[in-house]
Amino acid sequence: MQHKNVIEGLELLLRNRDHFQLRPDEFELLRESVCEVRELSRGQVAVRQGEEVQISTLLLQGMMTRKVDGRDGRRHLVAVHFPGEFVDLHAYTLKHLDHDVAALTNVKIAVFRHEQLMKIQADHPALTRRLWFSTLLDAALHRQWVYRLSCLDAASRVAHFICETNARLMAIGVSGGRKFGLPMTQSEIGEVCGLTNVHVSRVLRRLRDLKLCDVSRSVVDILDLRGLAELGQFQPDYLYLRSAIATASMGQAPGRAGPGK
Amino acid sequence: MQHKNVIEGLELLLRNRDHFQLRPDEFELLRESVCEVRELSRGQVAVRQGEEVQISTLLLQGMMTRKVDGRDGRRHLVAVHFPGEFVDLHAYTLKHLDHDVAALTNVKIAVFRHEQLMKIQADHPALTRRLWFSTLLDAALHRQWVYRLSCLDAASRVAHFICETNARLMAIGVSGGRKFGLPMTQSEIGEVCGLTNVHVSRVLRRLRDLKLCDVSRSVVDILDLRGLAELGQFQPDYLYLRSAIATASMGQAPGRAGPGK
DNA sequence: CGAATAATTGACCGAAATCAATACGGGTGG
DNA sequence: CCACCCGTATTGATTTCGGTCAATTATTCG
Repeated sequence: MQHKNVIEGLELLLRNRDHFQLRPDEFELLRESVCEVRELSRGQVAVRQGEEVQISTLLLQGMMTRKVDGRDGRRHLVAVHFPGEFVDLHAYTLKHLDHDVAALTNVKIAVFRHEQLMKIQADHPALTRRLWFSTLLDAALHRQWVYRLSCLDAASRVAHFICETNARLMAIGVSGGRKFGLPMTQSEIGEVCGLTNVHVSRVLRRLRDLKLCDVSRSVVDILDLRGLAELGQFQPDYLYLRSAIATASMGQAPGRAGPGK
Repeated sequence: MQHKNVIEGLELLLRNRDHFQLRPDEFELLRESVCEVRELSRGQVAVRQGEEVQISTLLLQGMMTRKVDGRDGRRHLVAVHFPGEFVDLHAYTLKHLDHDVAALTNVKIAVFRHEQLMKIQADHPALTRRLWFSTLLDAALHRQWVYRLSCLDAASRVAHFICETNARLMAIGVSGGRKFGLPMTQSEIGEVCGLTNVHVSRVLRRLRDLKLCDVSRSVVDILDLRGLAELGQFQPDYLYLRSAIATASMGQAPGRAGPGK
């Protein structure tokens, strides 16, 4: 049922973010504000760059991506989204987007009309702040992606991306911390990490040889989370997760601040 | 006078952004909400990564930057800010930042306490939306920086950065569209574009040889804006500027959509 | 089962990093 | 006012990482 999807998807919104999890009344208000549940199939474009939009979408099931493409055909995935994330809430204030939004898998999305969001914004400052927060989380992710491209080499970039994805999926209970499905081709991973598909293939083999992680047929199996995080220089602070989740996602025992030093 | 600085700085906030310029009453409200004007000297760090903050700062004069640094000493400038920009409004919802904020020149900043911003948010949804917009503008910039690092080669990255900076400075009346001061060393430009200082030097010489632009002793002189924008694949849409400013910043005559094609 | 898409592997190339030496320039103090 | 110095910029020689081109091999899916 559509209804059930909405509830499950909404429950994931801002999950495991201290101080920013939804209160029951806010949850209810959001649920009532959904105007439609829609399905898209893999590859379908939900919002085209530049077009005026009156709606924003929250991802309920599946994975979506946001991509920027240049005049010359080269393009880059600037974000990947998982269930419970407000994919293009940015459109609420920007009105039109500077990138495309597309489905990476078959997906279910909840649609919010901007007029509904304006009502929320007028009457519910605390909830508004949580929604604002979720867009700034995206910005923090963007910054880290900039860092990754600029400061890390190929293997580290991929390692970083895998650690990040693992941490985000842990937060919504999709990854247990070791293994998760990642329905992306090596070309798409390349478009995330600024590498060619060929080089992604080489890097993944190396990660396998190093016994750090095994990525094959759309499944990521992390063999040494600690080592992978080390290689990828991964520090999960920027995900603003509850500390238990954050430390677990680094391959450290939760409940302590990490080894002394 | 501090007072005068605040007014001048605030007048630049969201200048030349259609639908998002401040109304006079909003302007006044913001001006009253400033709790302090502070000066920082070049290199000083305003907010350190991770530290709890209760304030956000709007840049009145000078240039600031936001930097992410990795464990190994490599670091990247993830944003550069100009007068009239709300440098770390992100901290209002995030509470602590994932990066450092520092002064690139001697600067004057206006300080807003978060409790003041909460009051604004509670009572003034339209103004809140404009402020929200300004943070999403940062996110759009981030996305473009990701694209730049991933899809462009060294010369194009630098060209893109120069075009972007020129456009942003035009919007606030600091660049006439050809020439402006850019108080950054080549190492800092390198930290923006993901290049070494050595290679930045080579690229700048090439841009000079190509008669595209001349960067020396902190002054950028654009000789062929059209050509520079072409090389840098620069499309100013993501800056959400008023169309006249946007087209002018691409080296096209304002008032038309560009040459037929 | 077969076609199309995705992944792998090798040979070669090129853009930018690195290492290193030198020149410039602008501020300070003699 | 000049000389000195330190940070910045320039230029060259060499190396390296990842891209490109190309040929096979796996997978997936109709």
